[in-house]
Amino acid sequence: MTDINFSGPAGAPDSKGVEGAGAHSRDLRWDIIELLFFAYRDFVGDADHELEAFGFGRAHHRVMHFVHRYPGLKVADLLDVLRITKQSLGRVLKQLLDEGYIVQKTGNNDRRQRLLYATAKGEALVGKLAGLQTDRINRAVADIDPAGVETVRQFLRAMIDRDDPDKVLETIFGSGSKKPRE
Amino acid sequence: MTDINFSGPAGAPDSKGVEGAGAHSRDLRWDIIELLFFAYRDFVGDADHELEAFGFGRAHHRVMHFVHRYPGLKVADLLDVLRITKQSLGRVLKQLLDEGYIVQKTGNNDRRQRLLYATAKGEALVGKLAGLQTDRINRAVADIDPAGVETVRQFLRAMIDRDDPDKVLETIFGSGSKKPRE
DNA sequence: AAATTTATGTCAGTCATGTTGACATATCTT
DNA sequence: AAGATATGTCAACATGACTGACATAAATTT
Repeated sequence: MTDINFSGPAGAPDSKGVEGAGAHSRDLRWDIIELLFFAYRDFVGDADHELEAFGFGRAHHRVMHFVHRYPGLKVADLLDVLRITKQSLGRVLKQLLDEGYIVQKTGNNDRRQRLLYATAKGEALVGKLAGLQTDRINRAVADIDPAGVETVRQFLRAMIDRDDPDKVLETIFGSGSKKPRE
Repeated sequence: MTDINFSGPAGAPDSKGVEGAGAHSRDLRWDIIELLFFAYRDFVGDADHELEAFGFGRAHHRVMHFVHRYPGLKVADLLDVLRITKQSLGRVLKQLLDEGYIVQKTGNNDRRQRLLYATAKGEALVGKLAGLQTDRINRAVADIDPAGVETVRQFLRAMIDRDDPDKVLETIFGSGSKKPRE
């Protein structure tokens, strides 16, 4: 008969969790873990809602995003970035090609390669989605000064694995350092 | 010998995209959009890897996390937080109950309710996963001073929708203000 | 030139996790 | 007693992952 209807037990989240903890509490960062969950949920939710109107899903968005941002991306590079199998990519890529959001061009150095480019139609879609997400980001940084925004960028960059970077990550972090320590 | 055509076209990402853009460029925040994608991918990747050993997926992790953090959570509240259907929750919750990671207790005010609690076994799992993610967060904030970390928290909080908050979000943001502005 | 490797595409089947719709049961509210 | 609410469950389906096998064209190696 524990009454507890939610209000009592946990209550307000603490920055460095301790709970009834005995030995190995280690100051887990529950608050940031949770904030990341909610922030990302709502962040991708912006795009998800709009994508429905096009009959597309998140997978299509991710492909469109990276093809737009890195024109001439090879299929193999895209597989590395998205970390999915070619069979999985194949389905969404085929749809995007068929419906004219992306075009392929044969590589000139290596004619086996299919370099990917967004069409005007594709640019429009990806721009619209980025606009929604940009609105949210702008709202979020409205009360943060430029140095603070740079701190946020630094945090996000430092959250990313840097061992075994794909081509896109090499571009984001100047391709010099592959060391996981900073 | 992949001779990387990749380098030419897009080149380094810019903080405020302009591209060949004509009219409506609006300073989209491509850089932060992309950093969020990679940061979250690697962040959840930590847990994903560990979960495989238990035969669980992300869905199980999310349930365990919130049940642990908010002991006595009602099934209905959990559905609100996760934003999934009861049928979808039912499957993973049943597994977690059957395998002894979570227990249910009948509400004493309302005996229809099933209040959820993590068992010691459940605490151990969720703590292990939070440990992995905490390690990543600690690495990420190692070069950021306390004020900067607070800025990161502020950013993440401000990224979250505050209209229509569920019970958990009401707890996170003191339940007073439902205004989307802070 | 022939053999092998690489880049890409595709068929077939499976799994995890989400969905809708319908319905059952216990319990609380009116 | 009747209705609403909290939960659970059955069945069917969609999306987006997965593995494994195989096909083709083009580059590379022998």
